[in-house]
Amino acid sequence: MNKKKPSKLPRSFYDRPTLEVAPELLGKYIVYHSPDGILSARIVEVEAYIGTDDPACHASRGRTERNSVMFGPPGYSYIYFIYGMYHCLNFVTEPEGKPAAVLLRAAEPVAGLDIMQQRSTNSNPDTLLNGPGKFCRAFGLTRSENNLDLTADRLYLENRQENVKNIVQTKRIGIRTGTEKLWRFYDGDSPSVSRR
DNA sequence: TGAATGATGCGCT
DNA sequence: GCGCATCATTCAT
Repeated sequence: MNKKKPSKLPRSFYDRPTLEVAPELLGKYIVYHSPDGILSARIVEVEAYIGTDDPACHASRGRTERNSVMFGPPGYSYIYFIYGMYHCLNFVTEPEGKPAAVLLRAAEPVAGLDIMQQRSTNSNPDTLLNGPGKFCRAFGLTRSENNLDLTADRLYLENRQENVKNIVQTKRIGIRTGTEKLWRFYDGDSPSVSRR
């Protein structure tokens, strides 16, 4: 055992201003111990949703049963169901009481590619995870995986340092309000970004 | 190559 | 009932 496994990102990583956390998530590896095997992917695109003043944030109209995880402590998964057929995965940020999260929009497959492909009609690794709905479908994440502790063993991010040379910051995608905020970050060198 | 659209279920007004 | 942090397909340019 001379090779050390990367440790998990600690809760303190998530317990910071969301706009600090979001760009640092690029290049990090997400690991999911799924029922079918271990899945891993390199994060290449995220969006920030921050607080009650952000009209695009689910928490902007107050706390409800659906968005309650965002009001809780940082370092938990927030997964919601949308458009009748898709799920989206977020990482809860900021201290308890301040609702905020980072949406995982796209990633590159690292481990468990065959398992991901079984859940999709698409076999191209570059476009298997290049969208929030596609990512959750390939990973098999649903509301059952909502509110998971990201410092536990089932779903977590690896604490490894990787420099992303070309971070692009743009407007968020797929929303009607709050579009003026430049809260989307992606790796400009990745082939798996959802949209340029 | 971009715009329009249907699929489809649920949370919230 | 309406609208939604989407995606794949269809149709127009």
